[in-house]
Amino acid sequence: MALPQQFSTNIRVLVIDHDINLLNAIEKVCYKFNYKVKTCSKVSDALNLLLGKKDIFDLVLIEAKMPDMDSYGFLRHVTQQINIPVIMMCVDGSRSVVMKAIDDGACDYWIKPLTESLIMNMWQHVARKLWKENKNLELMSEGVVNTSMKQESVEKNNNKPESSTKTRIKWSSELKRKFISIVVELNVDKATPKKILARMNEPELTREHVASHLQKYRYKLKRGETKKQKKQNKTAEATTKAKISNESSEFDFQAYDASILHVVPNNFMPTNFTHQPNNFPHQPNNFPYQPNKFIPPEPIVNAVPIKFYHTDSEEETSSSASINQQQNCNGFGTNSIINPAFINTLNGFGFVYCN
DNA sequence: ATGCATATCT
DNA sequence: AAGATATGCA
Repeated sequence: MALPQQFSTNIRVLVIDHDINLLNAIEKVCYKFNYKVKTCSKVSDALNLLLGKKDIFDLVLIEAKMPDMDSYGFLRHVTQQINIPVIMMCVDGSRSVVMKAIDDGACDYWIKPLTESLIMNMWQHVARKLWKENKNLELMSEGVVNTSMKQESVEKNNNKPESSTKTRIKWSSELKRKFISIVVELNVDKATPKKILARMNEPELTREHVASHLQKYRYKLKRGETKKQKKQNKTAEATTKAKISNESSEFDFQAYDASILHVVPNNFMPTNFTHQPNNFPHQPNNFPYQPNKFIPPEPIVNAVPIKFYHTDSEEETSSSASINQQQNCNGFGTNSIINPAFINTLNGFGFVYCN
């Protein structure tokens, strides 16, 4: 029932946002908590990373409104096909938008401006996923003994000389990657076999091949959604039941899953960190990651609220000339800059950025 | 050309 | 037996 002993909070995070400044800010905070980070300003870049080597990221963080690709399509794909928890973030925190994100599989939704504690605690999503998987394993092993003796098949069984079969095509991970990136780019509903085939640029492939594969792909998506719906119905049912009977139910927790994640006592942090992902790609030169040295995050208690100024986006880069709105704020991520007069007071309170 | 159902293969 | 892929048809 517990988390695996080797669980590490040094998670590997992929962050996607068009705002370079925000990317930098998040990156810094991640370093502070010994998270491994890779940032992308384009969804397509992120997709390529995810479809490359497997098991590279534990968590994905993406801005809801990206210029180059539909974030929600990306969200659905990553959640259902790649099975990595995704957090969506946006200034728009309206109910419908948040709900859509959650409905599409987001494990959380962050309303900008962000706070450091959000990032500090995001490892919980990875932990929760692991916990669920462990639970499933336990349930399975409790059943039939023989089923647990499953052999882990390595993907390197390429010894087959496919000589005779001329029509049947093998969808290698390479091909799948290509296919998926195109479909996501095109939007699943708009993707059509012909279009996909054209972009695939694979002479071996026929339109029928692609059509068949597309059908399977959509089927899987659909199946994932119905599962999700059932789950939701169950939780809703249970919640109302609990309300009626005035009893607290385990489903209460699930129903508010996304909203209660941020409150965690620091002493809950796991103490074993044997997990050492050495194969992390694209490390920046100044990557400060130290696998054996874990620095527990500190609660933000000494943070002093600072004055925050919003500016027009066009003039954002020209220092603080165009201040048109002022408000108290202690977060980042809203294309804001800080009046230089206040920077000195920050004193190592490093999660705010300015131009 | 598509999408769906289902046959066929592994 | 189940999942992947091909084929038939509206």
